[in-house]
Amino acid sequence: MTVSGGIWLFKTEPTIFSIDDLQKKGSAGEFWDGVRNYQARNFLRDQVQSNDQVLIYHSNSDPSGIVGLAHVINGAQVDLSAFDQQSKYFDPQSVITHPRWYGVTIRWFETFPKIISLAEIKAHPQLSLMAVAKKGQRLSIMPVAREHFQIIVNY
DNA sequence: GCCAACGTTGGC
DNA sequence: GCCAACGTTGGC
Repeated sequence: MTVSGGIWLFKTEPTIFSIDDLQKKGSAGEFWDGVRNYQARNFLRDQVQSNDQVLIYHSNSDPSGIVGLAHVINGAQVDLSAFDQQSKYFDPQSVITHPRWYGVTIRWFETFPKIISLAEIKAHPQLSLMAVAKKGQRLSIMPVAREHFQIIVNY
C-alpha cells in the first residue's frame, strides 16, 4: 500500500464506540466528536484532512491495541456536542460564536484479522517507538510515522 | 480497583 | 505566573 496523505491513530474505548460500530455506520461514516484535549483538538482542527489514514486503537480493552483502519472523509467541523447540555461532551465554555472543539468524519475501511496488541507494539523494535507505546501518553489523536504505518498494514 | 502520569483549575 | 489540588486517562 502506498500512502501520500496524513496518517493518524485515533483511540476509542470499544465499550463506548468500537470499530464494529464504525463499520455499521457504513459509507456515511462517523463524526468523531467528544475530543476534549487541546493538543488532540489542534490535530483535528488544523491537520487532519480528507483521505488521511486512521488507525483505530481500542483502549481500556483486553487486550488494548490497533484493530483496523479507517479513512477521513470530511475534515474539521465544529463539534456541536459541546453546545448540547444533554451530551456527556457538553462544555459550557464552548460558545457558538467562538467554538472550542472540533471533529472530523471517518469511514471504516478494514478490521484487521487479528488485533495488534499494545504488548506486541512494545515488543517490536520499530513499533515500540510509536507515541502510543510511550508511558503516560494519553493523547486520543496522534500522528503516525509512515514507516510504522507500513509495518502495521503489512503485519 | 489501583495508581502513575498526565492536564486543568483556581487561589494567591 | 506559580503551584497545589483535583480530575482524567488508560495500562495493568
